[in-house]
Amino acid sequence: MELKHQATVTLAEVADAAGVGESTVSRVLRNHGSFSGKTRDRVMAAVERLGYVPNRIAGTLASTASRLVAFVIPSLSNIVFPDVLRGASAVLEENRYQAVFSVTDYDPTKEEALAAAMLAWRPAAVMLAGYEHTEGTVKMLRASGCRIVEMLDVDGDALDLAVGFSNGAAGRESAAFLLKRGYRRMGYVGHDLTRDTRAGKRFAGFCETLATGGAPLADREILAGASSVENGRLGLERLLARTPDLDAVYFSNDDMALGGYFHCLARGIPIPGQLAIFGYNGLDIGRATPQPLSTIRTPRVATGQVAAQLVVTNAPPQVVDLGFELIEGATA
Amino acid sequence: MELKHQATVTLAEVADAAGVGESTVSRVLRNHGSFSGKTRDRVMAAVERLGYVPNRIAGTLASTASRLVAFVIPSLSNIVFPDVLRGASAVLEENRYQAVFSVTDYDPTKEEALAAAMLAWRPAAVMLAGYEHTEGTVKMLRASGCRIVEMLDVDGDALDLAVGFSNGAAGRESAAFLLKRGYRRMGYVGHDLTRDTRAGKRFAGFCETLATGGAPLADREILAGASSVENGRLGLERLLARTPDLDAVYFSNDDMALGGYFHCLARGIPIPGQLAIFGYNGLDIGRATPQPLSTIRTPRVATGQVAAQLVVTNAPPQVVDLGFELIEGATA
DNA sequence: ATGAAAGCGCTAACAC
DNA sequence: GTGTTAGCGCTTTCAT
Repeated sequence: MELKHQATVTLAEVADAAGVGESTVSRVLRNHGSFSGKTRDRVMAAVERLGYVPNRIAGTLASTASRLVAFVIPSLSNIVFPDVLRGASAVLEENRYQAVFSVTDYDPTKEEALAAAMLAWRPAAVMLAGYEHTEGTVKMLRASGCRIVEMLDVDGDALDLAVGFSNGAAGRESAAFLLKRGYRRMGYVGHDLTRDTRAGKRFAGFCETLATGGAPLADREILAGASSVENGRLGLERLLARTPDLDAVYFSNDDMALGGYFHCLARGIPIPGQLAIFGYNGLDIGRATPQPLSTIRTPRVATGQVAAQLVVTNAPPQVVDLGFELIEGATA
Repeated sequence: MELKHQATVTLAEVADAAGVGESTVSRVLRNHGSFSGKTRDRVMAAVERLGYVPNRIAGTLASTASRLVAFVIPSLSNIVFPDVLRGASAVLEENRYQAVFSVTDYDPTKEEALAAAMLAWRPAAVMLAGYEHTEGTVKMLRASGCRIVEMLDVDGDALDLAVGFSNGAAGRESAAFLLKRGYRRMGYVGHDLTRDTRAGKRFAGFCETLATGGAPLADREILAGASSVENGRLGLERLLARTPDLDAVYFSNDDMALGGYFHCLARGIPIPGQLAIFGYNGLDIGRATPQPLSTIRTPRVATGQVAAQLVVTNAPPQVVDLGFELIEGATA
């Protein structure tokens, strides 16, 4: 059986081959409108025979109804975002939407440029992380008329849709937990907070509750660059060198916390006897370490799922707080 | 200043506002063809004033030259694929290409369906993992006329372009290293190999060299489902319960190996004195553990970068072997 | 240097 | 139930 390996087959050719009109082919293919069973069979046979693949570029242009969903995310190194994409793409695929993405490296200016590039594809929705966008981004997004979903945070004013959880509350709850456990001299190890504003909100919440509880933060070590296990390890080493008598350390996320945990293992520092460790994210790996990591588990995959669901159902503007779960673990 | 918040501005409206023809606006915007500086200024002013965002759907249809690149990847949970995407998206963004993706869950049938859906967007290229595709996928891809890039493996017959490294060689080299270190009674802990065929190739290469070296694989534990730290831990526990006298264990990847490592830490099994551990991938976390993980580092980000580069430069069909690097570490 | 006009491949009225 | 036709918003000859 020969296939056309060259020029692409068009709907018009299928129509000719099936001996029907173009719109009939279109109806059959989209299973929309009415047509007889016999016609459908003739069309499908022609489609099969010619190896026809519909052109959604043309279809989208003609219908002015896009099924592209644009993700403008800060990073792909931090597992948080692949998790969100994973949740979203499952829902989108089921609904015949297509995911498009680009990566901002936590740079709001780059976010603006990439959002602009995305809008040129006339997506049904633009999915972003958090609320901190440039004025230009906001203006552009608003003017575009497409749905906007701000993910992974609910502490702010949503442009349209928002799905996630409160980072401030996560920080406060972490602090409350450590206070309740009796820790009084606490430190913080984090990564670049000016870029990762959600980590900044957690830190602010953490400090706030600590201060209220009468045990203000004793010391902090903030490393330049992205979060990583190595940076967590290095950060804890530096922090302890400066302030050796800390009894607990809060990390900007689980990657960082694991680094701290490894540092303690390597140095023989008893956990949590001498030093408690608390993270954020609830990564699976934290459950398999010799001592399960004390942390807060965030619904990352669910955030993506719900975000996608809201878009495909064209839900009214709203903020969905998915909450989070504190995992006691064994390191605090 | 008022902006049009409603109907989208078209190129024709910009042309009117600037008092020039549509084609002139098009030339200016794409900086292609000739036009006077004065005309350019007039056009740009109109673009600015109206808040015009070009419609790439229409542009792509008109030019029949797509700048979409489609990724059909097995998973987003396994950090390998986000890494590849990260490398690729950086290069694509620089070249004004747009990345589109969908996730197959390691299912070739789903891969076929998703590839078909992708082709409907008329991408410039389709990027896949490995060589194992259904007949239908291959036929469809070939007929599409777009570039095809098979990533993360070079052991097979490339459809068009291929970028990666040899999984078979990685398995063999791992075995050779362990043999050279003097281990003679080795086991394997892996995840579902029928789905992750690249892991299967590593395992096959590993066994081959072990047999040749006169120390055939002593035992294996293969877990259903995806790789994970928890599965690695569980797998090693089971393996040792059955065959306690192993002196080294090869894992299907670093996630699994870390699970094994944690198991040993928890049980107080001396590493590598009593048991050596060897992984695959060279994840950053493996360098921050109390003992650096012995593993093979793979160029995942580079794979994405090179794959994208080949596509944007429209390189001739070829296979690019990026190689890998054995990391001695301290666990073997 | 610039404009007019003919598509790109499809969808969506609107007739029949 | 089915065909005809007019766009969707651009790019691209081809004149001028």
